Amino acid sequence: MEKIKVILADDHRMVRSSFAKVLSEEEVIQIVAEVSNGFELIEYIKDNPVDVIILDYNMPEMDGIETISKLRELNYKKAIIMLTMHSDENVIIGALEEGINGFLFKDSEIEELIAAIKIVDAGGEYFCEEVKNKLIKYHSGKMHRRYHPLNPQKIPVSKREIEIIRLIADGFKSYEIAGKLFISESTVVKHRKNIIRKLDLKNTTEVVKYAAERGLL
Amino acid sequence: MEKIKVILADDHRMVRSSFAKVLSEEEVIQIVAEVSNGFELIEYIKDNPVDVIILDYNMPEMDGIETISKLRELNYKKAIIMLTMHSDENVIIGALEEGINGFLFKDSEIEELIAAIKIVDAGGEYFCEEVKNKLIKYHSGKMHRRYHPLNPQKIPVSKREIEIIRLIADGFKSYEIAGKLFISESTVVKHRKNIIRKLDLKNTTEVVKYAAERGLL
DNA sequence: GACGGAATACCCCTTAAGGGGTATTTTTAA
DNA sequence: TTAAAAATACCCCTTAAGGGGTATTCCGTC
Repeated sequence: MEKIKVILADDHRMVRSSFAKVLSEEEVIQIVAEVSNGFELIEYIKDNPVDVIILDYNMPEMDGIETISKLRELNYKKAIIMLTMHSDENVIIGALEEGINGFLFKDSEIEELIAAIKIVDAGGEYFCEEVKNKLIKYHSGKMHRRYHPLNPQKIPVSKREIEIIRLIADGFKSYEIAGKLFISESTVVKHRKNIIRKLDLKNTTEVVKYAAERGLL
Repeated sequence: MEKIKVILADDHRMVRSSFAKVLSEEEVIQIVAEVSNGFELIEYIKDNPVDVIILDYNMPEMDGIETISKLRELNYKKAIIMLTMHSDENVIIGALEEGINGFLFKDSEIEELIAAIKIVDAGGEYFCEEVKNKLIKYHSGKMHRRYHPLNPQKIPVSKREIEIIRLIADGFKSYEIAGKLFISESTVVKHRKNIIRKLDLKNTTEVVKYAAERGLL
């Protein structure tokens, strides 16, 4: 029976080797290499077949996400598991967006990691509960956190003005927007000025940033 | 012992009343009302105390998310659970952003719903596994879907250009940016043009939108 | 060592954007 | 019902933005 070839990437030698030792005890897993950073990892997998990469997020120079990005850029198709100490939602989302296949925290049971290795090797995905809960947390109440910063107050722009803002963000000029909305150019120009004045901003580029931050686009 | 006052909002009478019946069998739960849409729901909770709202997403006129939005706007603080047939990631994210406290699918076990009601009533949150998995799916490989539409290619702007984009998004004029970066105005003007050309966009407002969408700001 | 991209800097030109008004009609909220 | 806010439309004016060039220096890659 073919063993699952696993490579470990972690900048702490002790962590790396102890993981390697424990995982090696598992019948179906074979640790083919241990590396301390993303560069070494990429060098290794260029020349040697590997089934599953286990990657720490915290690595010097090239972090875990950059490494995944680089690997996917090189059209690397095999499974990658992120195994990290503690990390915020942005790391999880970053890793997901780069196409990670599994994500676990180092304080999980080793059995969970072994299960995850088997699952991702078989083409599946594995994310621990804590990761899933952090994603929920990331999305929770985002709208209201953004919309009502301190005291609940609405964005002081009208519906029509939001419509105009969206078209401005799409790069349309005033006369183009006028054509789309069947109003005169001078009305659109007036709207632009009102929006800038109401939001107390400097110009429409800042308006677009403001709108993007509040999910208006 | 005080029972948990639950209101059901679902546009299908049969679904509504059968849920009500099953939930009523539970000792700690009391169904105080059944409504068929968001308007009725809001009218009811204005005058009557309720602990937990159970809301269907699919409702005529005002859907589930709009209803939550309206409730939160009215500063409604009690727990809301979304209970829906099948829904895509956008509904889940929309509900989360509006501050939902629980999300389950109608094909779950009734015991899970009862557990969820108790949890959210106690100030907690409950999301079924399928919801969590959909969130993972939502974020998976997004980067590569967006950034590498067909053939892998990075965002074709340099570090300096990103710096310029950020300052543009803050509403600064070319000569102001020049002052900040200790370069000439004409260089900044050149950068602006290069950015627009490279990204194949119409103007800087669209650049700001592009940048905001990709988290460059 | 040659090439290309990045960053720097300037020229020409046209036009959109924005600051300041005023005024009408429609819609919405008190 | 009455007043405020929104949406419509135009005037004046100045200046920033953007399209088109050209050119130098520096730096990393092949």
